[in-house]
Amino acid sequence: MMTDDPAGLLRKHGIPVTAQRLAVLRAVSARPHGTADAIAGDVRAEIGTISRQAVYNALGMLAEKGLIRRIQPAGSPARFENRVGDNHHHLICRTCGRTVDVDCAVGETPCLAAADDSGYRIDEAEVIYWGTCPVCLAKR
Amino acid sequence: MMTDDPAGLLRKHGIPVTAQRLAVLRAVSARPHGTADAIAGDVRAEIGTISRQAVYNALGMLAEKGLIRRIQPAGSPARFENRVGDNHHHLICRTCGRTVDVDCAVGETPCLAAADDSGYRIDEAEVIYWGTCPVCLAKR
DNA sequence: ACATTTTATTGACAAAGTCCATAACTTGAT
DNA sequence: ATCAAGTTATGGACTTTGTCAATAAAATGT
Repeated sequence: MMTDDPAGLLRKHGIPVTAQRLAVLRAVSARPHGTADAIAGDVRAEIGTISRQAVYNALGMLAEKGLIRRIQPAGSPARFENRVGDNHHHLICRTCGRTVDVDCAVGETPCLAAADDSGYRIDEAEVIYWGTCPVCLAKR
Repeated sequence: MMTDDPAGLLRKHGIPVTAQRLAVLRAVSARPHGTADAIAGDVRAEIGTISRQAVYNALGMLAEKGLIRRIQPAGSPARFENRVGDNHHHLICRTCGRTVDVDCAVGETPCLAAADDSGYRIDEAEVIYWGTCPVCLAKR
């Protein structure tokens, strides 16, 4: 069958399956760009209770294994999304924090080549566009 | 004369001149990419004492008026620099946090044009290159 | 089903920043 | 210079976001 199999997905990445991790993974998928706190809320609505630490553990583990991605915009707690592996970026409203995905403007691996790498070994280029969202624009 | 005139610079931007703001501005210039805490330390070494709130106020005001720039890398407190207006980016070591400037790879205003702006009015494109610095590379 | 290893829970703790009331200072007008 | 009005700094409490550490519980392989 073709239903997504979250448990198998975890096992495939060598992550032991727990109810908490499954619920966190599902919550991140259902609410892209959610904060740890929001995700904890969603998880509690689904499985009743989960400790804050378990949420952080699960998010950290999933991010480390590449199943989800952590983004940490200025002035905001960390956010998480399940869209990974396609090098997309984010567009964030300075007023309300609304966050949307943006495909890369420059091409496949856009800015991954810095003009001068100063001897660093670069593994990721993170791009955040800051601005004002349509809703907040209309409110002015 | 051509000595930089910080007080005049502040007045030019409509910012009342205070000893705290001058010292903060000087500290940011002297120590690019410093955290609020480090800047507070530098300022105390120079003028004896300053409250945490005054440091945050000054940094916020200076950033708002465009005299300094605030950058907020994931997993690090906010950092400040006085190099503004040239759309440069940052290269940060995942291991030790060392931060260096990088000129934009793509040109003048590089990624400022997102592929799809989703109705947002974009005012800044922030690019952070993540990697490992030469020092940390050598230590492995 | 069992032993071992990993994970979850709970509560204390830490870092970074904000809020608020009072005191001090800046500025512009006298 | 001086003074009033508005702004800024100070000090302390507080909030948010996240981590640490010890114990309890659950997952995995045999």
